[in-house]
Amino acid sequence: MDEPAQDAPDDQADSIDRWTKVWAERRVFEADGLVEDTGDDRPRRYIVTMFPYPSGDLHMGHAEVYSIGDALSRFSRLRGHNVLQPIGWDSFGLPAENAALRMDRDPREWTYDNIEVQAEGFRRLGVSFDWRTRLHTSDPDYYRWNQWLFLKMYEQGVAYRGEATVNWCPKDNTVLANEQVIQGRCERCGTLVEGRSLTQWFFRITDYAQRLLDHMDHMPHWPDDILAMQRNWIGRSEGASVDFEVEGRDEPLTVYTTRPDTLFGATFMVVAADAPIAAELCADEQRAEFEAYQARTWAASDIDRLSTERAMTGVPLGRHAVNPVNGERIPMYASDYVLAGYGTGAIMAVPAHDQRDLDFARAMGLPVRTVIDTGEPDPAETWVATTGDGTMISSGDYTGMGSSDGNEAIVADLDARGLGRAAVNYRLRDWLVSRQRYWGTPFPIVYCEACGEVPVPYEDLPVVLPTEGYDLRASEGMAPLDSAEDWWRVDCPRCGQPARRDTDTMDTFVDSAWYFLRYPNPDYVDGPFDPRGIERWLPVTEYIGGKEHAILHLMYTRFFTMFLHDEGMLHFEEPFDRLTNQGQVIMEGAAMSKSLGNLVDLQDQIARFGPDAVRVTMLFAGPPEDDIDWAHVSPAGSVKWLARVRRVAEDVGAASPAGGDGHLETRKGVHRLVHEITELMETRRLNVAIARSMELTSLLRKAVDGDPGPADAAVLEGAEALARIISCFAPFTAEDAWAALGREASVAEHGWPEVDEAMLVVESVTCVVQVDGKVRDRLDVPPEIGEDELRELAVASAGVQRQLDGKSIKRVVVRPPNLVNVVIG
RNA sequence: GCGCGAGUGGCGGAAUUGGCAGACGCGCAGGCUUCAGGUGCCUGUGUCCUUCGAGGACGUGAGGGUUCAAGUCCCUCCUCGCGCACCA
Repeated sequence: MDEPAQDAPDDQADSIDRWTKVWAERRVFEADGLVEDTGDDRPRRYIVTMFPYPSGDLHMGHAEVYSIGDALSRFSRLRGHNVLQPIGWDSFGLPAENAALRMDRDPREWTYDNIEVQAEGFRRLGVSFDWRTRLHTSDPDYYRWNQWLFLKMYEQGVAYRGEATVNWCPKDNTVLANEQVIQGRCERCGTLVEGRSLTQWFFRITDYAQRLLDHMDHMPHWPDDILAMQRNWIGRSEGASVDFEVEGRDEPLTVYTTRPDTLFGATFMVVAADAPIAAELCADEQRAEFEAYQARTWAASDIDRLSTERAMTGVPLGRHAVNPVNGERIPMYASDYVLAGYGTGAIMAVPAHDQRDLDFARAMGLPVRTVIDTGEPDPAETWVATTGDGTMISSGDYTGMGSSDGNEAIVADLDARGLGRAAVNYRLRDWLVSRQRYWGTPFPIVYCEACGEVPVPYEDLPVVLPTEGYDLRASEGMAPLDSAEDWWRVDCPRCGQPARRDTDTMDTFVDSAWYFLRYPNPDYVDGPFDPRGIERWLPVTEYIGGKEHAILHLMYTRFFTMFLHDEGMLHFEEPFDRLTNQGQVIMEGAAMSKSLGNLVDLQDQIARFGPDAVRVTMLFAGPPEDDIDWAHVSPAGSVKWLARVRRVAEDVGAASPAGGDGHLETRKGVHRLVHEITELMETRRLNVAIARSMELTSLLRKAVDGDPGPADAAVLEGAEALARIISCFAPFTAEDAWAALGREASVAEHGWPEVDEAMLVVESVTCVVQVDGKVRDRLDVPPEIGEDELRELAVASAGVQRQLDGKSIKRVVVRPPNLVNVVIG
């Protein structure tokens, strides 16, 4: 009975092999009816954890997120739901190419080797995936549907080709989406990003901006911070478009402003130096100066952008515009402080009421005219712009109006004259999907001299990546596929003349924008996803993953879902009912990294403590969304608890069980805890659920060692309940315990413990007796005690009498049966 | 600068319809078991006072307020974290 703890690594390995085999043989974790109706009427739950990128073996972060997803899946399954927990790999991407270059290997070898390593890692972690869903985005059978979806978007005008200044990473030799530029640097390699003009494929996500925004008002199960980040990213603002006539140009120049009330203070205009309009507007005598400035902007804009206190620079364009409200001629400038990609790439500058404009005016010696009285000192004297609302001054007929009335009046008048209109603007820009990489989905487009841009016919998909004849070391400005001449040289699908394939590949965020739709039938050949699977499982019940995908990935999935809904392919417009963001696993307050030398190796942790203890440690450390500092938690403590669970099960299993309901107090304790744990699991407070499971373990230990001893029906019931419960967190230990209790595998097939409501009834509760809000006594009272009776008992209690000391009672607040507060004042 | 979130023992964290602050665990201290222990078990552990009583004071970032009662609600402020950052 007093066997030492059996938690040596050898036993863990045995346990892992034994149970993973049993689970696979018995198909314990396969959902019932992936696409067919099998008559299973259990409610269905589709619990998806963001699929991994196969960068190597699984790391601590994977262990955390899959521990959470698996706990929720296993709990849901035990509660009688038909659960689908899928797995796949996000297996296209740049690291495979970098690794391939480094090791002189084929990127697919590196990728698929890593996938096998990770799959084995998941098996050893005991994650309850339904492996029939397994997909890899780098399989032609998967990415052909990227191409198919691209063609659908192309037909709808949602995919289009456009010339644009793009973010160019000179080290990775590729274009980056805005979202992949962090502080002016490449997200992957940290190199400073340059501007460059290329023709690229875009998805028109901006058409969906308002819808993306509107839906968020009705997404209660998404975290607030994620919603806020997405709103911020979409960046909606309300204002007006105002047309400025430009001398010597037929077309007026339209600017966007959120402050039409400041129009009388516009003393000059500025266009983005890197916008095409700047070059067009530039007068001949200014051209040399302008082009020098433009070149500087091109090369250095992002470096400068990083410095906070940088001098304002710009060049005059040698041209004037006319202010539509007062007919005033104002000079035009080009500067890098105006962004080409936002609004129209041109602004009206109101130096008095915008700090950037004021700084520019000061640098260029331009006039400052104050037109809003905010009660603050005059910007023309302080060089501090007054940016708030106020009363309009020096503004013609509008003088005396408040900012908001003035806004409306000016916009209405401009509108009537055809010179302006109310407008909404978004910060969100179209999604640039072209990448000059090899390891991605080829665009199904062919360029023909006669026919131009020609889509590859659906029946010719997939356009498969060449496996040879390409050079990853593409020279500057060339995509790797440009080197695969045998591959890109094709006949035009329309006219049959020699033509050339698009040699770019798709952003890998395209792959992950819809993968969760394909899981129910990853082998489906009649479309990107099986409508029967969609009908049965989608939308996703719960989506779990890191906050680093708060904007990009989640916005793209939402956009794809809306597009597919509009195409009549989906019956819903939002992909994920509930979103959970887990925190990071950190070390001594810092993110783990090779350079800091604080990397904790998952395999090493598993070898030392076992997969269950690692999982329990992750979940017990705190709420799922909090970061876990591995230096502050104790896997050894988890090992200890799991050994206690195992010993209790062994001790109970070794005793011959007695009949009947068993020891009443034990039974009540068990049912009270099971009841609590059930609620905690349902509200996802996994760390507290584990705390209560530890209490249940202690309760059983005491019962086994004292009254009523191990051979009691209530103790057996409790031990079985404990095994079922911990199968959510520590599946291997749970199976060992279940087996020790003499039960048939698998514990995961035996459901969640039932709670007998009768066991939750208590015959006495502790009533807190306060005097002036301070606890002075405690009374054991029947739960149904009446107010008057409780008041009397409380006032008569020793604690109250001691405080009373001759003073009179002002008032008694009675909240039966939990609390009495005697106010003596 | 704008937006979001958080401040509770030596540590991770419980307690969110206002009602016993510190559950559970780590760490630490003492004891028992053991040939031994980086094992197991038991006990204690917010701070301070104490006449050691089943006593008392204080205590959830700071200050104020509402209330019989505030970690929880309201106001002001401080600190930290995260996100976006020339968005006109």
